[in-house]
Amino acid sequence: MTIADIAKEAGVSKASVSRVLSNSPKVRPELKEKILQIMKYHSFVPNKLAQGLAGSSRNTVGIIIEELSNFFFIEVADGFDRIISQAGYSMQISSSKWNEEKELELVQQLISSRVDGIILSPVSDESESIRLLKDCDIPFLLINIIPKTKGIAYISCDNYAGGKLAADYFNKMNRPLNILITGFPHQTIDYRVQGFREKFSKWDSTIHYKNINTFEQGYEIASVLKTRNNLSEIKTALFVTNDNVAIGVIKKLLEIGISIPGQVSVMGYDDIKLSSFCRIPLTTISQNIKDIGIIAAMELLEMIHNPEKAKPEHKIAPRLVVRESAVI
Amino acid sequence: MTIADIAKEAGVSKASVSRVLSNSPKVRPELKEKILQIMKYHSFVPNKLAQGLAGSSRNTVGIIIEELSNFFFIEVADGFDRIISQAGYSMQISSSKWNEEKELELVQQLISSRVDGIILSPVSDESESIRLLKDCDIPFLLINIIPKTKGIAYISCDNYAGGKLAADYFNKMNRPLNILITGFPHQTIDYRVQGFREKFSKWDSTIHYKNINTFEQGYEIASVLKTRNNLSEIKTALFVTNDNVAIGVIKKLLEIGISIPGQVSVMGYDDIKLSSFCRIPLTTISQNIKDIGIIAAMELLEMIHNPEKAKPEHKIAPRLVVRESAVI
DNA sequence: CTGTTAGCGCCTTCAA
DNA sequence: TTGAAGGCGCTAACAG
Repeated sequence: MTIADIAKEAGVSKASVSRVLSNSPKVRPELKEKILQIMKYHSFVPNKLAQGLAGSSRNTVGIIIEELSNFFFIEVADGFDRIISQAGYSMQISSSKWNEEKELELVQQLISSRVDGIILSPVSDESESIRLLKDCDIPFLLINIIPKTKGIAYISCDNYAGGKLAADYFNKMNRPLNILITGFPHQTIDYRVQGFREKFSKWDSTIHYKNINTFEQGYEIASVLKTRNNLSEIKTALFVTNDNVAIGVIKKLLEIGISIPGQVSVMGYDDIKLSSFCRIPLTTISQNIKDIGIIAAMELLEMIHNPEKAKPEHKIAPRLVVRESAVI
Repeated sequence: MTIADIAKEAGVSKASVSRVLSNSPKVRPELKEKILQIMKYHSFVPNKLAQGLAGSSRNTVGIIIEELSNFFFIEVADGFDRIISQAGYSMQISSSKWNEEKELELVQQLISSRVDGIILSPVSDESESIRLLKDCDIPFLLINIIPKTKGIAYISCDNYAGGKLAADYFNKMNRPLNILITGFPHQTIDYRVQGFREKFSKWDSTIHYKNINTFEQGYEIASVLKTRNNLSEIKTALFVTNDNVAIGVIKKLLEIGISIPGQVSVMGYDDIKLSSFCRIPLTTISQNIKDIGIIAAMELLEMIHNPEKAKPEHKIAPRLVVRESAVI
């Protein structure tokens, strides 16, 4: 069933049908009514592909995140969706799974699907997908990263400052053993570590575990930590640069009888919702996640409606949130 | 940049270019190589809309869930994505926000975008969107619901049995005050309540709060409960038919000084990952969430490749999981 | 206000 | 193996 069919049935031309689809004012009300009737009768749905191909807006924006099962991204997406759908757009999410090729593929897909805008949380601060995005003229905005090249819209936490915030706190806690746990190599992590390193007085003796990416991996590393670093004997402070992982670590630590924050104190990063109501509420560096989604949505809408404006750049200040998992 | 452009540059016809795009064997290897080179040089990406319009598969499936910020759906989607992307498909998620009109709109969008398959977690067990789906010939599968009409593929927990499981446990706990908290009107909830009612000996005196849908609303209702039902004096058992909400309730209850499970015991439903590592690990009815996503993915793939087969119907048995929030 | 005519970018017979 | 031509369903001028 196409507009041709319903045009024939209404005894008019395809153009008129197309006009009522796009809600054009120049079509006689009664005719419009009749066409609407017929469309409803057949429960006709216009083909989005054809509409898109023929040049009209699809009223759709795409968002690519790095993983689904990380509450950080979900919260961002949720805040984003709230705004964007109020504005009459629909959003489609997909996940790159921290894989640059997959990311590129998804970006290509969105571009070639002619979405009206794209939000990308990139694996790297400089990549083929970002280059592609720059070359096509679809409005896009990067989140959770500061791009290498200039003139690209982004919104990111000031992770360098966040790392320093954490270091200050570690200096005050002043524990004999200090451990840093980081995840996938990513710009956000690099900055956090850099800020932390510069400000933390015991950096030289700090032990660093890398590539702990997921909640599950956090859960697993905890027992390794215990035996390898003798956690049950030495008072320790843990900086886990991602709440999701931190919560996994804490879970296991509790299960194997390590007290928190007494024996081991844990600081996270992100301040996902969960952090406030998990087993041991998490002391963490907050980056106002919901705001990121909301700001991203507003800026993207602005860019869609007003493509010539300068690309917005947001660097959001982090904030220390002290809860139970690490106290002074 | 279109296939016409690159055809011209290669000195061949569009047809040949199209053939290399679809990896057709009948194109001279060296020619193919040359075309590939040129495509790569211009980082050419074929237009998905046009491809779809012209009839080829998009290798995309859509999944519509009811809300983003509910871990249940995210876990399902994550399991689903894992399988589907291994099979070379990409997935796009969107959220109906418990709104039937929005759901219909999203379904129409997916249909008219010619996706290869659709997963829908419907707001209602009988709706315009389901009807639409039946009428078009795109493979689809419903999750988290048992459709009213027959011949529709679905995968759902046996919520009736789940409700009875909860009731058994409540009978054993035998508390003087019993409260039931449910969310949006939804078939899953109806069945859970029905099973619970039939088996619970104190159903008649059970107090029922409805329309508590989100984590936040659970958090808010908790203080109401305390004052209105005198929670701090009377030993109470709470059946919250959704873990997400239960966790919100527990959070607030703890904050206002109610001990769990001593004073108030709480039973949830779903067994989202979070339930095992939240403040007070949740006693709940488990429905093997990840499996739902995985089975859904496998069945959908099967339906895509083999459309004539009978529609699969999965009713997953629930399981009681006793943790700390409610003990006997 | 309404119909006609071209495309949008790609795939797919059908001939060559 | 390759090319030419038509069409997928819709929109967008351009005439009337």
